[in-house]
Amino acid sequence: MLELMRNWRPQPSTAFYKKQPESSELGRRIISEGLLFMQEIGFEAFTFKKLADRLQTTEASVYRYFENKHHLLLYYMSIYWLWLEYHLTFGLHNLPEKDSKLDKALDMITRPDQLNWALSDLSFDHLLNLVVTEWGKIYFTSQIDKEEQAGLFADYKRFCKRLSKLIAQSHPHYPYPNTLVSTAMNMLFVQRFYADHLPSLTDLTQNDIRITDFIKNLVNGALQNPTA
Amino acid sequence: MLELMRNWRPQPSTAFYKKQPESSELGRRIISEGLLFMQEIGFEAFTFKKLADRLQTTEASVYRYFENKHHLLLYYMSIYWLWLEYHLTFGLHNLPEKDSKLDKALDMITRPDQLNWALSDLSFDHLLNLVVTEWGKIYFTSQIDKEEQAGLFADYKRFCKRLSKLIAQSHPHYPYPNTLVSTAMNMLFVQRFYADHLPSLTDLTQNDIRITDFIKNLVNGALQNPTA
DNA sequence: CACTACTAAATAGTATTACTATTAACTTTG
DNA sequence: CAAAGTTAATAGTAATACTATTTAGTAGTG
Repeated sequence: MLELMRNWRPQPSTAFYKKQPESSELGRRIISEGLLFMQEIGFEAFTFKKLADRLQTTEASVYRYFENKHHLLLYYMSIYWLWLEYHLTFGLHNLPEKDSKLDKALDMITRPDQLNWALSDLSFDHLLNLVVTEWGKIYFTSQIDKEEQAGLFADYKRFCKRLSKLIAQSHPHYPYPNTLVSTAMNMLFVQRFYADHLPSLTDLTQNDIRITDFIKNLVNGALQNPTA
Repeated sequence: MLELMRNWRPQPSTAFYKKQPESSELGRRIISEGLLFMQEIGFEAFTFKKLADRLQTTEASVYRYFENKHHLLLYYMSIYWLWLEYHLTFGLHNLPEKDSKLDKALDMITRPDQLNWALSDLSFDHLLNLVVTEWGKIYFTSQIDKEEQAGLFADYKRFCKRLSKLIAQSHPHYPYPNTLVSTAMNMLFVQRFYADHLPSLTDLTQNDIRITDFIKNLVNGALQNPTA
């Protein structure tokens, strides 16, 4: 099983790209340099022109791989979800019955730095940073309905569904498992963002491990408290 | 006091505009038509050129009033917060001691349609719709630090601070009042957005009144449950 | 080895967008 | 009514996002 994990890589669906970036040298450089660069200057300032300059290639060549920069960002998001889901699968497998799967899952999603990351050319720190910073631009666009149709949110939705099923199993009478899960997932990104940029809106600091305590208190509190 | 409420209008700070839009006919039309239009076609598609065409004026004239479309959106957000805060003040004033101020506040923020709205030229439905849809574009941009400096988030921050003080008063030992409030406020917009666009991520439907139940369960559950 | 088929990437654009500088017209007021 | 101030129109520019077309290289087949 360790062997299995060593060789696994997240494979985002073909919906995200025009041409498989793993299939050529340029494609792989677009992915790895693009991550650093987008994270560095921010999604709005990031353009394919600037990336091409940095890669010593041309704008048009980058457009061969991705329809636009938004799809590239979605591609990174997909890697994040696939990675998290993969680790969750292994983390919850063979868990001693007495342990709460939900608690273990909350541990894992709040401490992603503890997941072992072995993608030689991608930095997990940068990926997490990008996800936190650009989160809002992905899931709250006017294009959302079209993108949802194209299956660009499938990874995120599948991940959430998985967690809400854990809740439905352990607390079958709680009426809002999906709402609770998506609230918690959003919270993760928003609070990390606030810690960095609007600290007066949160009690947490950067990389504050108390976020695990906060989310467990929030989720377990909601599940134990009676609803109307 | 009723008289007082009748004449009050939200007055966003001068930080949002270059020239006071209330001061001229064109300015007022920019505000009222702009709201309808931006809500109609979405923030990305919205441009000052298109708005100018609709108003039978020119792009440059619109730029006289607002530095860019982002500031116009922030202006609308400010109106929303000012209105909500104003009503909260009156709603919590003279509340029978036995009632929980926090519960009353949660009622008010989840049922904004019950606030009485008397801005003749602005539609509250459109404003709420805009806030829900464009929320992510405002509070999660790369410009955030500069905008925070300019005081463009002051209204939102003041509103949150007000709620977290309610919590700190009633539950002085709860360690995350600010985090809990900003999580709840974000949740409001995100869940409304999901109900419209990604329904599998929520158990709520459009304008679902159960959002009040959900938030009360969430907040009260967190406050009653022990933290680490 | 030559011909074809296909892949990869470069050149050279275009349309749109966000925004500015300057000037003209109209109002107010002393 | 003339000066000062207000309002809005004209006419731009620079950057951005994206496309169409062409050239170079590579692999497979008879």
